[in-house]
Amino acid sequence: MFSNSSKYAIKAILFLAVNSREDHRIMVKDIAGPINVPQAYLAKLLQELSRADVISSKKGPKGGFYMSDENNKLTLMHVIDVIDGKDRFNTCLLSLEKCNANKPCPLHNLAGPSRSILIKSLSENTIIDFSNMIKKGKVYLPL
Amino acid sequence: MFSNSSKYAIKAILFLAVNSREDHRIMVKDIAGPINVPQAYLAKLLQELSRADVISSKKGPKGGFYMSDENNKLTLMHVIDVIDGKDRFNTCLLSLEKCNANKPCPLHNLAGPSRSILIKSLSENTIIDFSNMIKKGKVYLPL
DNA sequence: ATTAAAACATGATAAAAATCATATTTAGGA
DNA sequence: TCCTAAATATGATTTTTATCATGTTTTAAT
Repeated sequence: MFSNSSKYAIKAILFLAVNSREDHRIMVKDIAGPINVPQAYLAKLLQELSRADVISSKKGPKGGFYMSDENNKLTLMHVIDVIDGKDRFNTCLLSLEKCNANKPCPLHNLAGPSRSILIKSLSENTIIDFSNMIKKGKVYLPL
Repeated sequence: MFSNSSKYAIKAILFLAVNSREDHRIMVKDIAGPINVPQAYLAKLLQELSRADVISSKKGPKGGFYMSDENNKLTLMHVIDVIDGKDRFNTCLLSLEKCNANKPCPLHNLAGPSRSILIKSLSENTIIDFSNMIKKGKVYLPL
């Protein structure tokens, strides 16, 4: 479904959304452990996310990563687009060009409706929404 | 979601289910085109499926691949298990060990229901069911 | 200013997935 | 029996993804 990179990115971003602020930045090494991702790989990923303005960072001592207010307004779908490229979700389950609601492929109706729900959720909820869910104890972090 | 190999396998199997019989076998080269899969790759895949008794084959002149009655009773989930290995669907969207209905990860409730529906459909419908859908014009092949 | 701590940039390596190529075996038909 | 058409077995190559490693730049604190 998602690539490892996307999963890692989502985990890191949710972790930052809940735990960081502009005045409380978090270093790679302090993120890698809690979200259970290889540190060197995560470092590279975070740099990519930073370059794409999905997360924010500050260099030097007392530096680290954090989510700005702007960053928090983004959606997880945006994150996935950045990491895996667009169209990860735009294709049919069998990757058929001509599959659509009028001429559905055999798997279309199995997955279609529920799939749309997922896509919609990922596209409409902001990262703020997710961190609120976490803070309210509706969903859980240990990632 | 599915690997290319699984997609290819599903396409090939549905094609065979609709077009082949024990007394009307189809050669790799006559499958590859219609389902739009590289022939050499498909050949290898079909051999793997044959070895796993998911499809049937006969060597030599007038040989080819076909679905036996037994084969047609299998599910697409079984096919996916053979190609991608089990547990392709058993993990949470973020591949978290401890994610479950009681302590759901942030994506659990977004995807959970849809996922279960898909898994159920893939596990309960046999290949016969799918080829019937196709024959009744409820879903379409050009794969 | 100097030092050290952090992200940043870049590239090397490893592992997995996809693809291509080819020799071997089986079986039907002349 | 011999030839040919097909699957089968095996392995080589390429591409993508994941991972690791290391030097460079920025910046806070001394």
